[in-house]
Amino acid sequence: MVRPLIFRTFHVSQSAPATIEEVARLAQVSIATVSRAIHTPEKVSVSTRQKVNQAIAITGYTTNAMARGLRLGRSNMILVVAPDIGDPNFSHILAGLENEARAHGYGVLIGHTQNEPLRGMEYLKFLNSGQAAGLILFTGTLPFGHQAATTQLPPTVGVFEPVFNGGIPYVGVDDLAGARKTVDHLLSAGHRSIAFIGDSRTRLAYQRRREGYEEGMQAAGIEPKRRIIIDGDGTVESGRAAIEQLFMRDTLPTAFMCATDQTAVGVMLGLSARGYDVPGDFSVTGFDDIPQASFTQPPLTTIRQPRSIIGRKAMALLLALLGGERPEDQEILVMPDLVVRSSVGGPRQRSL
Amino acid sequence: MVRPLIFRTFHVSQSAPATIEEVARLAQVSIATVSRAIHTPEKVSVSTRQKVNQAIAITGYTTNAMARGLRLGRSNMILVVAPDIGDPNFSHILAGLENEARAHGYGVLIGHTQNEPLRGMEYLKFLNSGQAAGLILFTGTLPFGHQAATTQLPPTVGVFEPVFNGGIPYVGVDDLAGARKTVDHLLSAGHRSIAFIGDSRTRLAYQRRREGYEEGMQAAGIEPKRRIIIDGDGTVESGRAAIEQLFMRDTLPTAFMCATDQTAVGVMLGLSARGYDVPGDFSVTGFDDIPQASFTQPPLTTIRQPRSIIGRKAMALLLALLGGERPEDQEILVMPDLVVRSSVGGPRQRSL
DNA sequence: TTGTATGCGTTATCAT
DNA sequence: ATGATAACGCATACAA
Repeated sequence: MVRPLIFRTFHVSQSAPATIEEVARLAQVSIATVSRAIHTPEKVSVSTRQKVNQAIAITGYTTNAMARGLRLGRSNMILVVAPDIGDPNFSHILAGLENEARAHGYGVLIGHTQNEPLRGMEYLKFLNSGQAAGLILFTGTLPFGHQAATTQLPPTVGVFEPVFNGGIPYVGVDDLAGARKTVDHLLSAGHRSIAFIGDSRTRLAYQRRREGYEEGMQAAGIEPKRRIIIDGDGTVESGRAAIEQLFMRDTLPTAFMCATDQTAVGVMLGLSARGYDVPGDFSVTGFDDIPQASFTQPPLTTIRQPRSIIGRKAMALLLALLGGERPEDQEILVMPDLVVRSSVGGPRQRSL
Repeated sequence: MVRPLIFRTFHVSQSAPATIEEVARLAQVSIATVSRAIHTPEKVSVSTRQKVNQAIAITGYTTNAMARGLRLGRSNMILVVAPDIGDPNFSHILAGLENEARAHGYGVLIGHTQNEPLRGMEYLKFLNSGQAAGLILFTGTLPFGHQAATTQLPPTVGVFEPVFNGGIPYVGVDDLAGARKTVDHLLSAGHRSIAFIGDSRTRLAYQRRREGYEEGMQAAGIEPKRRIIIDGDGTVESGRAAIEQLFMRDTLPTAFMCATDQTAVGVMLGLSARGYDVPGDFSVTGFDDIPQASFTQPPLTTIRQPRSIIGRKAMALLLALLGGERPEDQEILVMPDLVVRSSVGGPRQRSL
């Protein structure tokens, strides 16, 4: 059966959206009363309130956000800046941010910089033009180049990754504690020679994970010289490269503790390319629990980021800042859980 | 060691952003002249233009977008609505959209609905409040529930996936042609029994891919009853489920042509769980070329979505619509390429 | 409880 | 080439 399509009728001139004035006329009150009926209904008599609501329903009136913003001197939008919105962690964080924002009448705007300073500058202009009331930074470094120091930023909070050099309040996971859980897990599986893959001079989060690794090794009484630390930038490729680098050495670890899941994927790829089995020959752990982590071969043991909670709390903090509050904590750290899958086994003695 | 945090100094009153008036005062001209110097510099004498530019530089003036929008009766923001911004295709499409928009002075706003009609309604309100001049839909179905029929939508274009029932202009890949390329590739590898995984009654894009499959099978002279078509929703899980379903039957195909890469991942997972080798025992193809496709075991042969081009063209179309143009083409289809990796081999006779 | 009037920062029209 | 000014839609101080 062919169903008839419903076509929207196109008026040659789009009927302009209703203004507060039309509502007022229809309800036979002044525009001031309409405005009050919307924002402070308790200041309006029940009968007029009803008239106004009816008129609003009929006209389909919605407050013009630009006029409102202009009058109030602020917008109801929050800008979220991320270098790469394709980041597998991003979408759930964003969901948390959005939910919290929406609950308080704010909208969320997303900007992605692709790590290009020029892009960052555009968003800085955007902020300065008053179109956003606050800023969420999903990036370890300020994306605005030098300008940031000069310009007044609106209330800002970092999320997921501490902002490297900005003194900006931050909501994220307790990286150190998470890393500690991981290394302890590896240790208790019997590993003594564990490499940390993915330290970084520019990513504070990775540094903290590395610190957790060192703390755990220390506590297990493993001397510093038996620790292996390889740099990386959190990508799959960096994990693969780390394997290449490590296999040039004489002594290999029995386990690879990676700064991120993506790095772990790279490590497993590199291992598999050399014919090794995980966890038979080597154990591997990640950090973040990205969606892919449960689909890898074998599924990855990792630390789960409580993403939506982080998003929620970050937005709550920003909203508090916006409300003039001055929260005492500069960092809100959420405790993460270890999710054990099957990429960790006991250490195995190998002849290479 | 406890490191001292660096605190930004907070001025009690943030210095308000400069207005056009301050610029005018500094440049010793009227605000009208400043506005002209910015928007129609050719109408201003060279000397005053210089004075104005200097004043702008000193004050750090940026046009207040809300005031401008109010005056002009339109905003310079485009709303992009997607059900899931975690979609691996989304970020590059978005980059294309953004680049094109930015080049024309527009900003991009992202809304994600998570498939909840309530969320869609929020964005509808947002549109009605005049905060966005146009709309890009990254979704196969109108996300606004019934309201969409009632309300006036701003100029709108669908991207990546045709909008199912809306008569909305669309920019995307030529799904049928892409599918045809895939099935022809499989055919020329010797396969005759090919299953199509991931047809859908509600996703137009998948239907078109299925049509391409049928067209190719037809052209190869393979009778309809030898075709196998399994429904799906494009997810990893649906691919896995399809395998379970197919292995209940007596006759198995030698190749699985999947409607999406994610489906293909699920299929390969299912196959591998049953101990089969790809492409030794079965061949598998995908569609989209998501980042993960080159990391699967084996790397996936698939159709590459020219994502940023699609984004660019979609935004260009929307901008044209905004400019009052009425383009003749309701669909702009971009031709995709087959990227051959190693998930396809010759058909193998098996005893189950 | 309700109405009048002002101004938010811009752009565009109309003078000059 | 430049300036004065009205209007965009709204929220609120002040009057009534």
